[in-house]
Amino acid sequence: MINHYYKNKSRFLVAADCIIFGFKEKELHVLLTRRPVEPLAGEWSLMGGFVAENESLEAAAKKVLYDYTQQEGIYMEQVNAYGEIDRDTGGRVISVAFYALVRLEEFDTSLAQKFDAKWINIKELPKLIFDHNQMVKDALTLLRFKVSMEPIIFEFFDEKFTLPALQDLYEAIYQREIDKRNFRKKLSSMEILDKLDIKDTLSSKRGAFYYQFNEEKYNDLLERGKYFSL
Amino acid sequence: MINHYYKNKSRFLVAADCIIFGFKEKELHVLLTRRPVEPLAGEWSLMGGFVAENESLEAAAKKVLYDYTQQEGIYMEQVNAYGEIDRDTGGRVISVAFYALVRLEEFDTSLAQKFDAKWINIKELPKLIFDHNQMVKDALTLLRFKVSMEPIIFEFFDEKFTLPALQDLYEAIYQREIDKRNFRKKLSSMEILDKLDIKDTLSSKRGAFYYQFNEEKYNDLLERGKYFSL
DNA sequence: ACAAAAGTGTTCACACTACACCCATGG
DNA sequence: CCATGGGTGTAGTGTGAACACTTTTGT
Repeated sequence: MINHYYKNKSRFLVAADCIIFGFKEKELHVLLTRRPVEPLAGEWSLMGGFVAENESLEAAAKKVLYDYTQQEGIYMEQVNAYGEIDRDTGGRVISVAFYALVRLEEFDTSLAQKFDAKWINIKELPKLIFDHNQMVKDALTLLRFKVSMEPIIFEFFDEKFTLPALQDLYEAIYQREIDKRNFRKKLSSMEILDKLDIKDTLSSKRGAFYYQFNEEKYNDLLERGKYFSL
Repeated sequence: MINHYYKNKSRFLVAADCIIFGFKEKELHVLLTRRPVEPLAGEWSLMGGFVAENESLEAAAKKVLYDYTQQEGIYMEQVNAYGEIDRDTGGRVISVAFYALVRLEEFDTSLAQKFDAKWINIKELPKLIFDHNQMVKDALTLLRFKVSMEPIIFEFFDEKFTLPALQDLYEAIYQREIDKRNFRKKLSSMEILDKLDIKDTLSSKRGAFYYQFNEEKYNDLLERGKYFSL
């Protein structure tokens, strides 16, 4: 016996929109594209795609990420669902936003050409279509919160990074300057980084030592009842 | 000219599920119902309903809240969207969860009868249908975070409350005991409460003074560059 | 030699924690 | 008069913020 509870109910288009963050030139950037279709073709937009029948929301977002970056295993988290009736002027679409952190060292810039996409400095965010500006705002709020609570800031880097670069990223995320000594003190007190023997000599004459995030040390921290906090 | 971008895409049933919190007998409770329809009829479930064509997600959630509590202006916030393919064993449904805080003083208990609903102590949460346990867990995490950052704890009360009751609620939310003096010190340092001349003499012989949250004082606090923090 | 960025400790203020006794009242 | 819960202050500890100089090296 089948009931009719699920029958005669409205069905909706569901989209997954991605706020793709990257770190470049000491600033936080978002990957944006010129919308290829009407309405509002040519306007700035987040990367998105419709959810398919046999796809979870996360899978749809991962697909969008893979299509535009060709990277897998990208750190991703749901921001919110957006469901105002007229949010999409092309039709009734419910959109679920995800933010993602990508490593720009690995980014294939030819992809940007292909999709008419561009890394835009978060400080110079243009007007986006629909409610995408709100999505970016919400994503940034969540990112800030998460960065302060969990060691996700390292997802922006390809394994190794220098402390000055890490601090630049931190300052870009929070849009405020912080004291170098306090920043390094906090990091070293957590004992979650490995100092490497090699230096990055590109961005300074003296050169800055590379560091790596050490997952085991991080787990040790948690086992001691301590928490990550930046 | 109309494009085909929105055509031939899958459409989904979208539900709004509500985690309705209330404070009762010194414990945090959630309003649950016995699911009236198959599959899993008779099992414990959150309150929910399908989103209609001309309804935003928030409006759908508000409707669910109104139907089950007959209260308006309830504090409500989105938790997350849940979109695993098989999360609902009755069909493909994408669900957006909202948590809400209701005043149990005003709650009409006859409604509970009508909907086969019950206030369940959060410490004795039964197995719920689908991913509803996860939703409650996520809602509780978000609630704890929000309570510590914004003055929403007062939404549990009908205007006035005593400090012992407020502390009981706080301890129920965080499931840990805290020091009476420190709790009161923190509250009084924010200067956002008005002490009334009347006492609640029901729960103790001596009686505890009633207090009220004062919105203007709270705004003054913000203007001074300070923040609410519990 | 000098410019430019890397690296390094200490002090102070404030916030959080722990802790014990008196008060008011109903029964 | 006594049992029950309401109400109050202080000292110690830890965390976050402010702050200046030396080192290295490429040009």
